[in-house]
Amino acid sequence: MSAPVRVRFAPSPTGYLHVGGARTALFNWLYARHHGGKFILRIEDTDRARHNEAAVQVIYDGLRWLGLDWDEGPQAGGEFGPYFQSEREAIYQRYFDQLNAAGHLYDDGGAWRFRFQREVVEVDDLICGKVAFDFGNIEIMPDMTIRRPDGSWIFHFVNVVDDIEMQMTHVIRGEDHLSNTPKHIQLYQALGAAPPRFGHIPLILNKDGSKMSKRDQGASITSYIEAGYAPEAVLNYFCLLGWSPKDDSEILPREEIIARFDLANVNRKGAQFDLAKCDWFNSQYIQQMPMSRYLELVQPWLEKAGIYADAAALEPVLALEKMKVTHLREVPDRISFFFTEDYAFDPAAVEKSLRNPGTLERLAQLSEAYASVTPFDAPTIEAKLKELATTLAVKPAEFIHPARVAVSGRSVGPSLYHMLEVLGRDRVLARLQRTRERFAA
RNA sequence: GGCGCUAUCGUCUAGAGGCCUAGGACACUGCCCUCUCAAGGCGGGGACACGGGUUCGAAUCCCGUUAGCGCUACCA
Repeated sequence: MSAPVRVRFAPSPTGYLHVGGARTALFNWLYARHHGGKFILRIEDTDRARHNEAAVQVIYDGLRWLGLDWDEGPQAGGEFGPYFQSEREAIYQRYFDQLNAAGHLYDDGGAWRFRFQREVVEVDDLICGKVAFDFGNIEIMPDMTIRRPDGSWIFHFVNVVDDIEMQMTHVIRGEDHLSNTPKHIQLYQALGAAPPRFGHIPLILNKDGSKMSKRDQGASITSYIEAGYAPEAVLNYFCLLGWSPKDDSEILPREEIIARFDLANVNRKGAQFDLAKCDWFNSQYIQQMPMSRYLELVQPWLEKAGIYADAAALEPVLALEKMKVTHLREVPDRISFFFTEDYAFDPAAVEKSLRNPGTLERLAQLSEAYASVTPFDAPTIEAKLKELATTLAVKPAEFIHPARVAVSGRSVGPSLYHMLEVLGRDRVLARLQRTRERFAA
């Protein structure tokens, strides 16, 4: 029986969480959850200049938003801490001394270099397979600096030391580290430690195949939060970048992804990022999620827009447009006219539907018919409108379009009859009345 | 330059020698449904980078070329 799985996500606090990083965290998390192991968060802030609370907070926020909970790390504790590299100085010094005592290091103008064994090192990667690297030529594989003249540490060294100290069993990281791996393996060997298993996952590229940079759309996890994505949708989309369940399913619940995830079916090819497909996942998730979850996700957006209403008032309104929403941030604008009598009239809609001769008369006729219709529900309202149209020998559209603009101020919106039902008779009649007065001149 | 990884529709992918006249999804597009906008339904166009092998047979195996990406830091 092999040791329980221990994997980690080890970001540098740069002030934002990149999709590539988030996807690396996700695959590590999935691997841990699938195997019942531990997922550890370690902050690689050796460069103290870049360390600051806000930058670290962005990482916490991004991971939590995606639902990637860590078993050990900052704010979670654990027996292998501290989990900030900036607080592990004594440990690094100890390993440095060990390496130095064994003759693996030499001083090179104040910087300390690790002397490689001049041999072939094979990496047996869980995703890429066996890859051999030849350290035979010192000219093309120079020894590696692990400590700067000012005493600060180089990534390769502290990364390996921490992985040893924290007893990582697997290192799942971006493919950009594949070429670094043989160097790390040499470090493990010099330190007398057994290397973990490695798995290098393909990189996430831009829409045009170039490397995704900070500025690119969709590059930062914060941008998903701010654009109104549902985390479950984004998580699902990210999983499918480089991993496939191997059948045609795409919308996969988190639990099923955990159950089916395996490094063996992670691709080796870099995946280009397609925000349009991410949008599709989002709209699918919104469409299918229960109203309670939808309400929860939409609430912050409503508050931001100054729309306050209790769930009982909100739910029927939200239900009208739920299947049309792509980004949660659209919601307030779609439903704002339900919560104020001072809704704005779209000039183009007014021009198109309220200015025609006889239109206001139609609204009056509709008001009269609706004053007594019972019950005031969609089917009955619809039947009544059609009956009225038939009686007056005009097309239903002669009522429908003006009525839509009259009660909502716009030409685009929910199904008219359902919208009227949710608005309720009193508000409908009042809105029709006011619209007639307003546009009477 | 050296070393490494990769190479199926525009994109994400299925495909582990015959099931492939290459399947699904997004995007695009035609039609249907329809009170608007969506959603949904039914269609359409669209790919095995190229060249050599191996084999009765290759998208699938091998070699080469080309292209993309990564590493080659006293960045992480």
